[in-house]
Amino acid sequence: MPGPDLLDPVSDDTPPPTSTRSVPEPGAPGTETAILEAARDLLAEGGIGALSMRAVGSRVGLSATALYHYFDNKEALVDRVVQHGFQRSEDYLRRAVENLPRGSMERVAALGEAYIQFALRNRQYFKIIFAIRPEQPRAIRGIPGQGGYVVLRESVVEAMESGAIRQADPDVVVLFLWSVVHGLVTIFMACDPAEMLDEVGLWGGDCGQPEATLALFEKFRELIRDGLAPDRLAELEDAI
Amino acid sequence: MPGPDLLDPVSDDTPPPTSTRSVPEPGAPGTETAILEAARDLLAEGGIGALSMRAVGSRVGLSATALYHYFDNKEALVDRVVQHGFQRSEDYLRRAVENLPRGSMERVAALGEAYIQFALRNRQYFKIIFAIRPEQPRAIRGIPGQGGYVVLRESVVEAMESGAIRQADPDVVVLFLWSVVHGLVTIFMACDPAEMLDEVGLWGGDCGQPEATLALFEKFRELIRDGLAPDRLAELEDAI
DNA sequence: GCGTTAGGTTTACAGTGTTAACCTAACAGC
DNA sequence: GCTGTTAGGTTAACACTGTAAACCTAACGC
Repeated sequence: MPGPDLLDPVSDDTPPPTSTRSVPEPGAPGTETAILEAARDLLAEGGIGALSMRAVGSRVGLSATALYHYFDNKEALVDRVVQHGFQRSEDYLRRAVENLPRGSMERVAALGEAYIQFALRNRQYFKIIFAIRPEQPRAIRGIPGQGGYVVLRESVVEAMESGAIRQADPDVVVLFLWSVVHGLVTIFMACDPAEMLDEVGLWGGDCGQPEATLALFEKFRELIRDGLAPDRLAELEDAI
Repeated sequence: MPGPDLLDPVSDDTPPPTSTRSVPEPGAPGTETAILEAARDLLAEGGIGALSMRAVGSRVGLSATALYHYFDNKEALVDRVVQHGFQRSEDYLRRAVENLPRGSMERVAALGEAYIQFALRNRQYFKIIFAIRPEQPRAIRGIPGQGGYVVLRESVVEAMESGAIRQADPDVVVLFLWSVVHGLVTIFMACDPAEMLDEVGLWGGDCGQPEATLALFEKFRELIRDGLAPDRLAELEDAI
């Protein structure tokens, strides 16, 4: 848990101590966004459990039922918060690679690392985005930019064109890479990583969870690049 | 959503219509397991939202507060259900590969496929196992067998020994493979796969989500085996 | 002036997990 | 045999939750 990160333009889990907002006059134009911001802050501060209609209302200076004039129900409000989280993650990824050469494998890898970092630094956002919904899964379409999908896809296509990664269906590759980093992060959010990593030998005493997760991802990069098949290329070169 | 699957020894989401269990006499020896079974059934039938203390109590013929004589709180009860889910998933994986040759890549791949199938067929179990917890992540240690981890690890080690997959830290490889399938499944549980897969071209009209997810995994297998790096081996052979 | 509407309020309902107080039958010790 | 003690129950109650219903009020169009 390092101090304030200068490289991190968007950091949510410990937001600045937001003074209790309030919408003074009835029908003020910014009421809806004030509600959304209050919900956002409550989420970041206390997690999903802290996001209740009454809490949001009281923080914004309204009764809980007044919120129903702006949102159909709690789910609709949460959906908007999630939508914001998607946008935020997309921004995060975009900034993480803006100075990296297009078409490089390095850029693709940096996106993976940024995804992990976003998830670990904005845990509450990440959790609510991928929270288990009671019924239907959340629809992605309609979300502006569809999160980091397009960002990653762009970099993958460029890397294919430049020959940095092999020719394949870009969407399959994107989903593959997304699965790897998403799976890594969600596994470690569900199960105590210390317990797993001291077996792996990566949990060297006093290194925190973010470091360990990133270190593991570093090891994954090799596998992603070269695959699991035996290294026949090295064999062939040795034979020559 | 195919009919009853003969190959599927454990299927949870649509359990047989369980008659309302009850623990007749006070202090009956099976009360605790009756509670756990009731909780299990409620979870499978109606998801996490259906699992309330009062519902469990009434199904088992007790008041909600009586459950507190067997479990400290709801979380403790859920933990036991989760523990059972872990065991169940381990059994599922074990059976899925019991007839497959040890040391083969095929066996490792079958474990991935089985993981996906378990998740899709036992959605409620899978969801509650990896549900976002408010505070600390769930500890894995103490769970007998630690889920499928040891099963997969065993197969990976054997595949390394037989030369089917390259030499590497087995725990890193296991976490990598686990991440891939776990990420794939959780992404598709959170986001509507139809929306993503019609872009990918895998969502061909009337094929269901399980089929599409497995089809995508099939495509992943290639990447897992050969990696993303350009196929220099083919180049080399072509050059010769 | 009057109806309509947006944006509020308070009240209330049906849930939730959980605690406190109480009851009851079984068992151990003297 | 009487007396704790304890395990396993009960009901009532508390503090929450999302949300619906009824009501109020100021602004606006006609």
